[in-house]
Amino acid sequence: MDFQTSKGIFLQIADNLCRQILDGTLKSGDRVPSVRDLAAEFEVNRNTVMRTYSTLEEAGIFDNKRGIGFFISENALNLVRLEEKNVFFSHELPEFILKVKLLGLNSEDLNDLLTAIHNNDQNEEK
Amino acid sequence: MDFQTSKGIFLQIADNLCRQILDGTLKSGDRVPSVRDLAAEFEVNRNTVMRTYSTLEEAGIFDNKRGIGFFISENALNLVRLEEKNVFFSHELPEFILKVKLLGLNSEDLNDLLTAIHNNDQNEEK
DNA sequence: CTTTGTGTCATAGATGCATAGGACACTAAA
DNA sequence: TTTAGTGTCCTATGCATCTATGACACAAAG
Repeated sequence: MDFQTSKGIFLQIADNLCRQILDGTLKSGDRVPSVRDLAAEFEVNRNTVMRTYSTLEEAGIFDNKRGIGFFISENALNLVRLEEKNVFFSHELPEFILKVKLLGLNSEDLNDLLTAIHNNDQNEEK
Repeated sequence: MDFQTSKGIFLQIADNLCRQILDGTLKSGDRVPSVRDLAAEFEVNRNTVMRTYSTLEEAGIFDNKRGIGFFISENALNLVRLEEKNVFFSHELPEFILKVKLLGLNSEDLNDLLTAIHNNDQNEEK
């Protein structure tokens, strides 16, 4: 995993895991890799992963069974969805719209985006 | 100005200034506030603003006249536009599309965005 | 020349993040 | 009971960022 310098590594790992919860890779009840294993895989320190897991546990997204491991909590998906939507509509979307205006981007520039939105529209009709 | 903890303050100030160049608030030849003044306004240290200005000077966006002040360079707008477009198409847009898919957002959710894109289309036809 | 405002540089301290590694407690399986 | 794997806590260190402050150099105006 490649990390940005501008943001804490433990937060980027949290984002990575939440993303996997969102796309269904990780489901409720699933056990996540041990602190040591994930630290080895990402080539970071145990304490860094520990901080990620503790943060997610505090947020109610992970359950913790001492001596056994960390697990995806019952309503992890709801919590992540809710949080992501909040961030999206309160920050990311307004910023994105502002940038589209500032850069003067048109339909052609944003063709892929419009396609993605259109596809979501069709999925909803089903 | 309110700062995020996740990103360096001197970079956030740079973003703020570049944004003003993009939207026309700051134009080529304009003098920017002195290091001390802007530090006072944003309630940060002089050195922090100094770092912002040095970074922007190194990027060719600011000109520096010792003993006088910093100024918006001749092709600052082009440089900022180019950089912002690069970041937009290589990182922000793909991330945004991915999130639209993950959250299953539809045309109704993104109404304001579509309106903004549509307006840019019309401006181009003129 | 003196003053004022500007950038510039240097030092020191505080904080947050990440690293390194040791030590211990808990749980399950052999 | 022993062993292996797990989480947990601790100290120490390094690094980047930001702060605080003093001192100095340059330029324009009086």
